[in-house]
Amino acid sequence: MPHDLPKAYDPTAIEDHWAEYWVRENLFAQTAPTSDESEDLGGEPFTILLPPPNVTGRLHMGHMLNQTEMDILTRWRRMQGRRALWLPGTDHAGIATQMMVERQLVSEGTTRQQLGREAFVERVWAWRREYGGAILGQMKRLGASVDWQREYFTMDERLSVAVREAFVRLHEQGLIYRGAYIVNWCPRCQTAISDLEVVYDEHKGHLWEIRYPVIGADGKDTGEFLTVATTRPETMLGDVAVAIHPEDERYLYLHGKQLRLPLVGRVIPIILDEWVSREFGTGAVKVTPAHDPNDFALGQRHNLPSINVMDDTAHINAEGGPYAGMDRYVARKKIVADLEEQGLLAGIKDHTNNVGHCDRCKTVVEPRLSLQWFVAVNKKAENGGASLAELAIAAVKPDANGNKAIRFTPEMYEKTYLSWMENIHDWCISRQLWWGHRIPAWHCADCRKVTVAREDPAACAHCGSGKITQETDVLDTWFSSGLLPVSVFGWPNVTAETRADFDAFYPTSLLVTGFDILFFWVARMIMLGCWFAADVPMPDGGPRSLSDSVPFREVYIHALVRDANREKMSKTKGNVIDPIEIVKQYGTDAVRFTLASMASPGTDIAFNVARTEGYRAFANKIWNAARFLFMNVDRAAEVGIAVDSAALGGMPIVAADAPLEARWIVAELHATAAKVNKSLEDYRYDDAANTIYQFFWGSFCDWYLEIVKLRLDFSETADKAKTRAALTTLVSVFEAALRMLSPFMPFLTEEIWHAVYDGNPPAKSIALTRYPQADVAQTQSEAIPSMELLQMLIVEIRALRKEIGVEERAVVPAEIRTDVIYQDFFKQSSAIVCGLARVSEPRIVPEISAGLAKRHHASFDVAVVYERTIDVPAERERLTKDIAKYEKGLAAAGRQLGNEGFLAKAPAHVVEGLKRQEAETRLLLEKARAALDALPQN
RNA sequence: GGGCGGUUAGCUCAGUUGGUUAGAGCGCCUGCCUUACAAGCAGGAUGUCGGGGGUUCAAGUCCCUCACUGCCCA
Repeated sequence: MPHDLPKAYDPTAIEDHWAEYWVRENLFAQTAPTSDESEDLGGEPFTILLPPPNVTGRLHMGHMLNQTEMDILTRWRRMQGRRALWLPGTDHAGIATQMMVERQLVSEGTTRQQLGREAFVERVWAWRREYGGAILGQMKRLGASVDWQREYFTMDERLSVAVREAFVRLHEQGLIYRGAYIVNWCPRCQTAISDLEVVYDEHKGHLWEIRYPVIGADGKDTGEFLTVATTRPETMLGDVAVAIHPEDERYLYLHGKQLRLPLVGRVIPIILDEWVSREFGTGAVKVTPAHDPNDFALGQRHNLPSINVMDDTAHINAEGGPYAGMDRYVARKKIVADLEEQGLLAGIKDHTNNVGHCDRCKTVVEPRLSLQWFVAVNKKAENGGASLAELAIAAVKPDANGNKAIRFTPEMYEKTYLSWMENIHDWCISRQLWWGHRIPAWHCADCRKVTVAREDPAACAHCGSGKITQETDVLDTWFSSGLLPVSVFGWPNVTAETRADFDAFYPTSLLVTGFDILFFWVARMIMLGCWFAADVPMPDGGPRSLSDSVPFREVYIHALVRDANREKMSKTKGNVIDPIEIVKQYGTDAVRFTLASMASPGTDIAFNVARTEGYRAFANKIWNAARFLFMNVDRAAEVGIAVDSAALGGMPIVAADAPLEARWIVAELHATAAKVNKSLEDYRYDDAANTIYQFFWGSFCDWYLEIVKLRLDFSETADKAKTRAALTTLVSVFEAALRMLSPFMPFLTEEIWHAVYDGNPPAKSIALTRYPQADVAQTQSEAIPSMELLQMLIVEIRALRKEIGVEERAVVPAEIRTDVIYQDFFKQSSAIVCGLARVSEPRIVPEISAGLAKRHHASFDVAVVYERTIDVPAERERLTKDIAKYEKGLAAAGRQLGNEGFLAKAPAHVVEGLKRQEAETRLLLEKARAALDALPQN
């Protein structure tokens, strides 16, 4: 690869190429170890499953954050030598996909009903083949280091086998049942939806108060009324009782009497129930078990019938008499009008209530009594073991020793998860859709019983009749995606011959996802994973404990990506940031780095392109550092100096007699590697990213490169060995730093890394090299404090120059007064001081000459020799400020040091540190006061 | 109504088990096209850590309380 890089970094010029290369070369494919690979790669495999995006979806910022976090960890673990496997795939998304295709049909003037079930499902498959891969294509473009050979789709044949097995097994175990239950019904989608798919919205509505006539013992109206309050008057057609609180003095005398349901005429009882809130409305509540979940529970407690008054499109049915055929809201209007006409409307009050909407299509959900399939999550296993929910709780709750089979980060989500799981209701798994896994149950027309089977049956298992028809409902999408952690590794087909994947990769190491699907998906995977994996023996044939049955060992919950003003992104607000657009503008690496640097656990990310702009500049900085390197490598080659290639690929070390900057940058590299590795262990992407940023820009470019320029002497008279050593350290530190940055900026580092090796890289990709690991001894090098001292000297000189108006380019002498112990050090470092502070001659003096502007430091005083006069007022202001600062510090220190409690109880190092600082401050204060006094008066 | 967070520089956020005089990036001000980089270099300014009370030798950090704000559940 040529060393002549363009002057500015242009991500668009390289990213497509590498994205394609990584996929084409199959670099991230991963297999289970074979038996002869007894010595596995470094330690446990690192397995991570992509939370399957909806097959209809397009990539949004949330995905990009999610994938960036997964990719950083996967690349990092891979580079640590772990057998890393990241599995991608998509979810068939029953309702969303069906809606998508139905919309297509509408535009063609047809409907799924006209097409018929089989043809419709084929249409969905065709749609999926054509458009379904969009989001994974975007993922490829972003360079996600996944194993594309293992891509899954929840409707794939092999995953469908798992779904069927899971259903049949749970049914055999008595944990799946079919029952009449009140469910959330979407009248538009024409299907039941789960509690989680209902979103509640504040809605300004009314509270209607309706008089129900009281009937006396003789069966005639007594002329009294019981007034009920309701937000949904149309449901009164299905009322079967009115409930009051058992201690409500206002109404108790009516208990035992009956009421005549207005408009309908049905005679209904008055019941007592503590659930009734006396404060709400009139304190009397109508009971409609078929159309309200609370009423349904009430109906069950009091053995009341349920009267369904609406059809599946939310129109009033025959039960509604004169209102039959009306839409629910038309009926509401008419009913209110009719009540008013009959004088039975006692009042209308404004009322704000929470109305449930279908998550997919935003239609108001209608609670509806219907026959559905459920998983009995709280039912004990047949053998007396734990229920699904109990298992899922045990997997997360700390045991007696404080160990957890699954650990949440941030930890607070553990509580959220547990409180939800402890109150979980049976899971409605049937959906009245055509797209999805059709429930493997057959209804018999003769004996009316149900046959559930792994293979399609020809006859009823109960009476042998051939008149059986398959259940038309399909399963909730989450039922199949909940099985993914086991099914992607071959379950239920885990035999001696086929179990290598399962043995190697289950349980997965980590799940990275957003809190919004904590209950949707995380909870379901834990329930199903723990349940089914428990039956799979361990590789050694022994039983599997709960901690080896869990679908993942860790869960990292990431935050929400908001816009720059912390507003939630939404289509209606129009503030949605398309990650692909930003990527095109700034490059994938810059966007990834933005997300990583802000991904502090538990904190939402306010995505600001100003940050991304900053990280594009960072990429450009590294790009130009590479140009500088290559320029020098090429110049060196011309005079026969070559980098020692054996120094590349590992962690650089330097000889004890190497120049200060070499010892220092190597020590910094080790310290940075230590910090970055630790931060990533703790999911501190922000710390890791900022640490690397600081190293690359703050240490490597700002200081090391500037100093190393002084060493790269290619002249005839130069000491070639020294030049070569300097060049080798330069290149080897840079190469190691590239590897350290690679998980965060895979494209840029890949490009430059290949250039470093000039077309002869030791691996196909930087992603397949080793991640920098620190040597603790190196991080404790004395070069670090020495360099810090030198940096302070240089910064003070630069500041002085600025202050007294020395021209940028001018080279001037400087006077340095310092303690004897530092004198040799400053003398040895004079070349660095001269180069970086534009000093012609650093003079070590016993006392700074009078009349020079000077700066004070605890370890030295420094002055610049220049004919310009001091800006007296400015200098006075600065010194006065300094003095105030020192006095404040001394006062604070004095308070503590004068406190006997502090001296007695604080740890020695704190007391010592404070004393030392106090002494330093006192010295600086004295110097500053003296300098102020020495200023000419005016 | 119940639960869980948050409030630190103009903006976005760090600040690990309490410990020396609170940090970063961006933005801002000043001066520089110093042949790696103006997507840059150098220097600089900026905070009663939401209010109040308490515990402690010591509080941004722990406890109580109030205010504002966000999210989840009902």
